[in-house]
Amino acid sequence: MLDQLNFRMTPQRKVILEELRKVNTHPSADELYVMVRRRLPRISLGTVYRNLEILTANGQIQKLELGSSLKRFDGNAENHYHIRCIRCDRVVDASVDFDPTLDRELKKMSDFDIIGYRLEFIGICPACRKQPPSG
Amino acid sequence: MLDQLNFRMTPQRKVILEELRKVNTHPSADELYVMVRRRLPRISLGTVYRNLEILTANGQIQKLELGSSLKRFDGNAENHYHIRCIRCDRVVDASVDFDPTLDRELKKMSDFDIIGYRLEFIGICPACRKQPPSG
DNA sequence: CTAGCTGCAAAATCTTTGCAAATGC
DNA sequence: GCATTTGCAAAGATTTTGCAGCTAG
Repeated sequence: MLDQLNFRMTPQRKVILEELRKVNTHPSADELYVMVRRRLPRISLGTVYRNLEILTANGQIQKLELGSSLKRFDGNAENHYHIRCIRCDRVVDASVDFDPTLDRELKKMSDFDIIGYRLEFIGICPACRKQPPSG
Repeated sequence: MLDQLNFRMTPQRKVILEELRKVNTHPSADELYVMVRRRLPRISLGTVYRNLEILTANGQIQKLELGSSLKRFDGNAENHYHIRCIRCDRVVDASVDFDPTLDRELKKMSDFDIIGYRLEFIGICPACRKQPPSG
């Protein structure tokens, strides 16, 4: 169903992809919906969700399922890590390289076939650090 | 609000904690609700959610926000990794030690104050491996 | 042409919350 | 006694889906 071999480039899909690649803010579906509506005022949120799934299945973007209640999307489909601010929930790319030693750890786990791992750093962003501690 | 200094040990909270510690299946709130109802048939799902938050804030259990749509809970509050089966969504404890080299990586990230990280392994569990590939 | 896509709206899923009554300490 | 907790039910937040009409290739 999501193996999407023939897949059509509709204006909606094109704009969604363009807008997502324009930013590095890792927007949620709803945030992207707002961005895309500037160019396509009649688009529906359902279309945004459907296209994000399809683009993810096609490896053109990635879906980030980080430790917050909603999913975020990243126009950069390359493997890289993210840091999430525990106060404001902002997500930025981490500048560390993908760590090869982790792969060695993976080998130690025997009874599962390990496909990969998901690593997310948690921290406090510069902006939030300057604020008086929440409240 | 969730700093829970005075906190009361109600029968509901006690049973929730006991049932969660009894298993290593990392149940969701709803799964735990079913388990707990065997002993407390009148308990409400809201109470289960509220207690899971409080127990998490108290460090007695941990909330797992892994890459699936719902949150799971772990009666073992110690730091450890998890492996999630990408087919059946089962979550098991990973037998690798918590990797200290990751802490070195953390240091390289400058502009955030890094608090920690969340690492989850993704794989296919033995049971699912034996099945014909999903469908 | 026609399989795939869209907008719309309703539904599904998971979680939180307001409230009045109950209760642990 | 009284702050905390409970059950209930309604609301909230996010995501998915059925459907009839539309459209890219």
